[in-house]
Amino acid sequence: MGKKPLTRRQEKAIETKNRIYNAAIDIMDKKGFEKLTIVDISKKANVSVGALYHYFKSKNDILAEIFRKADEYFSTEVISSLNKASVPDQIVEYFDHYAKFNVASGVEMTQQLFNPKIKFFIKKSRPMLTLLQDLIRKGQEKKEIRMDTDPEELARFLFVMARGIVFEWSLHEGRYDLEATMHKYIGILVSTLRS
Amino acid sequence: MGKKPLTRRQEKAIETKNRIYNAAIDIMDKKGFEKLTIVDISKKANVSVGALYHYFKSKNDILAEIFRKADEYFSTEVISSLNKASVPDQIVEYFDHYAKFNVASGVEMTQQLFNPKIKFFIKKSRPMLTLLQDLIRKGQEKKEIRMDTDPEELARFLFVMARGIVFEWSLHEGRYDLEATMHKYIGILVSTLRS
Amino acid sequence: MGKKPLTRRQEKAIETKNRIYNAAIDIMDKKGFEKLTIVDISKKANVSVGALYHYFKSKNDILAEIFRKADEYFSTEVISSLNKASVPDQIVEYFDHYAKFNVASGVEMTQQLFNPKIKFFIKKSRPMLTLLQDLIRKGQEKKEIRMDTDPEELARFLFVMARGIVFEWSLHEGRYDLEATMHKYIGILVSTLRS
Amino acid sequence: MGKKPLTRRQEKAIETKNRIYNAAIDIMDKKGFEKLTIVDISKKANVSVGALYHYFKSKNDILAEIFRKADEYFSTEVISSLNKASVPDQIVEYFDHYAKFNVASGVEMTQQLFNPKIKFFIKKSRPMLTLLQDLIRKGQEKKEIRMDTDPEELARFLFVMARGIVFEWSLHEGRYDLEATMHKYIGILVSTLRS
DNA sequence: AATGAATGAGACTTCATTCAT
DNA sequence: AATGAATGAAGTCTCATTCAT
Repeated sequence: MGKKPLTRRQEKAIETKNRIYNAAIDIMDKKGFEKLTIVDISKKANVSVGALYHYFKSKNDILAEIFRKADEYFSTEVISSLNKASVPDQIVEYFDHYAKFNVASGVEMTQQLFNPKIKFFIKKSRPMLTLLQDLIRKGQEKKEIRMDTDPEELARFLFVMARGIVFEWSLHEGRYDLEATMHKYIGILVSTLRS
Repeated sequence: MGKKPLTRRQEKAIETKNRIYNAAIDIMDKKGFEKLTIVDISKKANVSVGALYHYFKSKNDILAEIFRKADEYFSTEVISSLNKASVPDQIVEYFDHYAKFNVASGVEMTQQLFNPKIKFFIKKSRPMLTLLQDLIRKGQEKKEIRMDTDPEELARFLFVMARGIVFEWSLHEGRYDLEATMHKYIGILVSTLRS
Repeated sequence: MGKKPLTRRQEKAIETKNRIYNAAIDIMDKKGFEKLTIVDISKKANVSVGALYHYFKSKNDILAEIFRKADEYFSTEVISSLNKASVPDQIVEYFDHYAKFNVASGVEMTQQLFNPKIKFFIKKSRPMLTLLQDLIRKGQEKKEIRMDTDPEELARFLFVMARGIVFEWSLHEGRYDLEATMHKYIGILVSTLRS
Repeated sequence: MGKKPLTRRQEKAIETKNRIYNAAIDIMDKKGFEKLTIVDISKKANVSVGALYHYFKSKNDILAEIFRKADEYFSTEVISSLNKASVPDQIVEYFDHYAKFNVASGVEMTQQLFNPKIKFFIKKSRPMLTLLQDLIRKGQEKKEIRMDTDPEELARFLFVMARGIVFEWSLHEGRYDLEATMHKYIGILVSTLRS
């Protein structure tokens, strides 16, 4: 789209920023949010502390980037892979993805989403929520979903439940199969919604 | 039962311990778990740091006490106040109490329960869970609840959902009516369970 | 000797003081000098902190008592049990007792004797040293010990060596047989001294 | 061998580390091991506490460095200066160095070596001990030392004695001539060993 | 663009000692 | 004579951030 090609220097800068980012992800996943320190990140990324502050203006800035990317990844991923015929089935499928995404993110990472400190970053659920609302609206139009509640509320209801399920799982340190549990519980919930 | 009355000194000691405890609650509620420090607690309680350690083995010990008391309060409160005739209605009532309890605890306090660092203390939900299981079992015996799932799993399911609801509420800083939302959502879920 | 019999109160006081003393010994032996705290001592002795300070005016006061008693015990013990015929053999025997005494005191207790902080208490070796000097003097009179060095210096020499041996042993946490090693090493040294 | 010259920054960093190290030595020497605190060290070195932890992992790490350097110094020093013809004389010479080394280190510093807390660091004597063993072995080969005991045991024996001598000296606050005493006492001991 | 030395406030915890009861 | 609640200074260590080079 007419973007100028990057100079070698710019490329290297981006690569450095990514290296920092990945190091942060890695540490957070392995040692948890509380243990995530600037010095550790820079060591792992093979970058000086100063350089790190060159790319991110604060520790929070790194975290924000992490959540932003995670969200982006999830949205694009799911949108392109709902295959089932009926909308209720697609909803279940949607949450299958949601579970899979959390498993892939790792328990530690997931736990962070339940950290009140992180609240700030949870604008994140917005696009995911919208997506689900659209799905429900379509289901109501096709008369596959009951119509006594509006899509916004139903979507929120489902999401709230899903988050409860994930929280429970993270509490148990991911020792059981989140995807199976999610599938089952959401299945029950969705059955309530059929018209 | 023949207990000796406390000396004035003993009374004062208990009062001091309570003062420390209340100071901790207060700070946690106002500034959140992460900001809860030993020095702040002792200042607020008007005691020396040493006194604090005289009464509590460690910072964690204070937290454990907080959660223990909260749990105790909730359990006794609820047990004595389920009035509805049918078990499904009692279950809804049970979660009405759960919502009310969280509202009473305050948003901040509630948020703390979703802090992964607190995981350790969430043995706490155990008695509450047991209580719910007993309720469901009774409902199955009375044929008011469907029998294709065992009480343990049903209880867990409901609890997971309730926690999701509370988390959502805490995320929104308690700006809407938790009790109403809880009542409605749990109502939907319980309707799934009737036989 | 005309001493008045103790009143029951005085007896109890002495017994309490001993209980404190024994508790201190016990803790020092099990957990080491650094871990010896006033609160622990009072707990173990079943006495209040205040009472402890009634009997001893400071923590150091307790320590001084410990070393004083140890010294007293050793002196009287050894004096009455040197049985060998020749003086060189008696010297070896003397250090057998010294070794046995240290073993009985426990490694931890023994290590304390090498703590610079304790220096103050090491007036303790005085009577033990005198005893040894007397022994050597007797040996020189009986022409069993060479006479080119005076008793004071010889005694000091032997004592220095013995202390080295004990230190080595305490360094190794008492994992080998101090009595055997002492016997052997002192034997070698004493052989140097025979005339 | 082609090492790059240090930048001014690197030089300054090394100087800072040395300043911390020297401050620690100094305090230890003047006030003793027990009084050696992190805050005092940083004040004396004119650096922040943080800087201290930038260069040393922990307080123990500083101590370890002190003992390591002392050991290193002693080993290299002695190795290159044993001039006597006969091995027994070289052994005496060896301990002359040992005495001189302790005198140079200062009484306080030396006392620390007898602190049980330091035990951990007394792997330190290892190379010194090995050196002595080699010496004795050579003496046995040359038939200058008696062969009824193995070098390891003889070396240990001598060392134990030497340590006793040093301890005695440190107890007396270095008020007499350690080098003379060591020379004399070790002389006596070595005479026992000649074949 | 990059380094990493340096800061320093602030966290938790320990413990000998005092003193009102 | 006895209690034990209360003190508070002192200790070690952590870590986000800054800035001279």
